[in-house]
Amino acid sequence: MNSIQIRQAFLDFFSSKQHFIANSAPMVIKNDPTLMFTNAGMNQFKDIFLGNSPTTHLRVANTQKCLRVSGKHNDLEEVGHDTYHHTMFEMLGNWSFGDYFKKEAIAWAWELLTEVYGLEKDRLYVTVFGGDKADGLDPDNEAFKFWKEIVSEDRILYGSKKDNFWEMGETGPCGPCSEIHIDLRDENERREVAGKDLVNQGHPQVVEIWNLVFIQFNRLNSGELKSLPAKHVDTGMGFERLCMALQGKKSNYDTDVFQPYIQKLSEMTGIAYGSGKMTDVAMRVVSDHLRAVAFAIADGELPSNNKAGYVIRRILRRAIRYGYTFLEFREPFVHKLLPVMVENMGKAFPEIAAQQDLISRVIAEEEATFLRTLSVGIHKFEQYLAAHSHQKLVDGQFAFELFDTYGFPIDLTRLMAREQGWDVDMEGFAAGMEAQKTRSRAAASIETGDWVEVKSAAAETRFLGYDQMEAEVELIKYRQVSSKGKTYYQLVLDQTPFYAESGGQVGDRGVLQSGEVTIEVIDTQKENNLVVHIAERIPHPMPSRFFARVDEAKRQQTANNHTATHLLHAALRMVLGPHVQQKGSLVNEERLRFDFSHFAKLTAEEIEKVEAIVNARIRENIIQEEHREMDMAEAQKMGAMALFGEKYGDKVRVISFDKNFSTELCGGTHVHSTGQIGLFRIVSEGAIAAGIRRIEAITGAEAEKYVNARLKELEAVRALLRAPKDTVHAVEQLLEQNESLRKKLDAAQKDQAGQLVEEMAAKAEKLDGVNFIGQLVEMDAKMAKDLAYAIKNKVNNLFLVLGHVAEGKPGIVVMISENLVKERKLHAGNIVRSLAAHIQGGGGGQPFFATAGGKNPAGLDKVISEARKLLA
RNA sequence: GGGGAAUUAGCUCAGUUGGCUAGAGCGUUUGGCUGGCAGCCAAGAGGUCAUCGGUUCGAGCCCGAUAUUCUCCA
Repeated sequence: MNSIQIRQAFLDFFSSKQHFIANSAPMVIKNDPTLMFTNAGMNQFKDIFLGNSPTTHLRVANTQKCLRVSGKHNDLEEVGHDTYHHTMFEMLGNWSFGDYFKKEAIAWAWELLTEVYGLEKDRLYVTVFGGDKADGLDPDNEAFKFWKEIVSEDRILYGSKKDNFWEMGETGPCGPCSEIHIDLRDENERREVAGKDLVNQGHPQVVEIWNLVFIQFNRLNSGELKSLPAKHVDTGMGFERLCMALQGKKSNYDTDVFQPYIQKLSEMTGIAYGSGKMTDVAMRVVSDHLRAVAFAIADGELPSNNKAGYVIRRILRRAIRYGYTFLEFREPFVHKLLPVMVENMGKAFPEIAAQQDLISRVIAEEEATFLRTLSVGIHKFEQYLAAHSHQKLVDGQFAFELFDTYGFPIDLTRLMAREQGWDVDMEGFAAGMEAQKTRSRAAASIETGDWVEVKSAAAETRFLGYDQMEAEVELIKYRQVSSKGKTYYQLVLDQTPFYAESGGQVGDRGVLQSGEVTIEVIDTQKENNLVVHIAERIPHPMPSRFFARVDEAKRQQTANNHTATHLLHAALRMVLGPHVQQKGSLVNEERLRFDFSHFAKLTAEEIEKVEAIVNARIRENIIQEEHREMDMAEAQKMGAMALFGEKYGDKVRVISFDKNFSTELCGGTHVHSTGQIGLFRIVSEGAIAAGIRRIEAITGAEAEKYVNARLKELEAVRALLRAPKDTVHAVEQLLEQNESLRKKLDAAQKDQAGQLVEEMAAKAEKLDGVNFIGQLVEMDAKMAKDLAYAIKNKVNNLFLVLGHVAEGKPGIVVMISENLVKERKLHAGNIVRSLAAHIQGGGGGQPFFATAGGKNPAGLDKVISEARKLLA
């Protein structure tokens, strides 16, 4: 079976068992501070297990794209060096939400592995939970019983709490699990050591392939376990590993999941896979990382310099680094593997095929950027070697600077140093790294006080803001937060009209009133699904009931901009095409910012067209149509624009302005009818990354202000030009005239200066074979300097002293011909310094030219006479 | 969120305790030579040294702020 068939067989099998086949959730997670990427199949069902939301299907199965870059068993720097770790992988899983339990889960897992996939039964072992005294848990005899019905007893092993009891976190749903392991060793090896002795012993060929979790408890804060009324099944099977088992390979990278990339790399480099340790590692690294990066970009996460985007950049750069060092690539190459990926995964993951062009461009651009970074680093490194040629040791501080400031990887520094017979002070490097980490941690620390619980509340804050701007609310809890010397307070309410920042729309401001007491809310944010109102000051004592009022003007303008964003999105798709997809947005009361995929600069005509469409829609005064609780499927039927893969089971809110024009999934606040927006103007358009463009625009009063300011500006220009018929032409003429006048003036000035130079040169006195000129002139320092240089070109054997005054400030310029400097050991700098004493000033310069400035113009005569004495 | 850096000609970059009327290569223009592969030679144009402010006799260089970009850490 090839990997495509293996994946499909899994889905078909559970479909035949009445499972709903869900889409893979996005690999990139938004709005969860604890998790940046989906790292397990169950992530998207977390709320169902927690009891926060109901499920629409009792049985679900899917393949889930996952990303792991850190954790106890998965350090990014290790991936590729062995044959089984990955950053991005697929997790096959089936779930029961309060429906079937251990019996079916076990029976179906066995049926799929042995009958559908045809794995040899005598290579399989299963483990069940062996009980735990501290938790007062008995062994999972139930699971044992069901297993015994299908496999011989000597293949069932009891496992520890560490291996066979699964918990989501410190608290929450948990339960025993049962794992299926497979022994993939040769016959010989199997005869020597029994497979059952190697289960869970870290042997690379005796591995777990499927974990069946039986969620039957809830762990409380006290540590106590409580039985759950509804029991769930949560299973996970690593797809890449399954392929290895089914295809009889010794390594995940030998399966057809990875081989196509490796073969392509081999073809590109002329290096056979298996011909060298490090070239093999590099090929594994590149093929693994390509998959991770491509999926992340498809989910809208671009390589960038912070957070999730930075993780993606690091992964991609690691791939480039290995390619650069071990495969000798000097040009962007990773993106060239993308067509291979589309061929292999495009069907199961349509987002990859649909966005191939974008992904390829983004990767290629990032590759080019990084190769530039590398060449800058190499340059710096070479400069360092040249400057420190005596020591043969690269200072740790410098190695760290290369890494920290120029992004130059430390292993490349070591490699290049070794090639020159140098060493790198790694301790110094580590010390720099440690100092950096300490600094960051100190800066990141925020002190949060304990929550003051005012009233107990079960559910999350109810949001009223779609319908009202004011409400009676009750305080649930509040606390003080300090960071960097600033103190503020967070307040949680039972219900609120305040919109918390999300989906690009900023949070509401407003006030909370209780009698005479007013709390000013300066922002509203979401923290772990908790709506927190932020205030700089709170009263003592704290009232428990408030009348909440949102700042309506700000909200109104924000709504203008948010609705305009939707209209803009739709208009862009009309004008540019359906490849336009939202890649980010920001909406506040002043303006809107919209990032979208598109490959070229918008022409002036395109921008005009987009603006015209949006403004026409505004004038049509289209009434908002809102569906607050809609199923995903229904929303899609309506043609709602959304990124690939929303979370399964979510009810979504759909906003449309003319169903045939703009229909989007959106939680934000909008105008009731588009006429409120008034006017829409695009103020800037530009690129922010390869294939991504950004438009900034304004609406309503802001747009009016903008247009008026422009008109006023134009009027002012016209008035200055005496209101010509054709303003542009008039300005062009003016510029032409100006240019020709400037040239004439230049010539005239040169002429004049030439005359002055002639005059001055004529005043030269022969003193001891030297042409001495000492003159007082009315000009500023810049002109005197120019004059001195001009005279120097005219007169040889020159010793020139100019005393100049401008705006009451005296200065001295001394110029001496180079031959005199040499022959007579004269130094203009020293001379000017002594002369400057007469005008109460100071100065200096080079041997042939120097300047000084002072306070006493009356001393200039003395300066000239003293200068003459120097030659006499 | 915090640290470090960069910004000089159309492009890639030099510019050394502040002394500079700011340079190189590539590109470009003009002229000449030349049967070709990055042709050769000569001459020229092209810079508010990111912006604003400060220190100084003098700032591309030092100091402060701003903007943009890069980079590391969280």
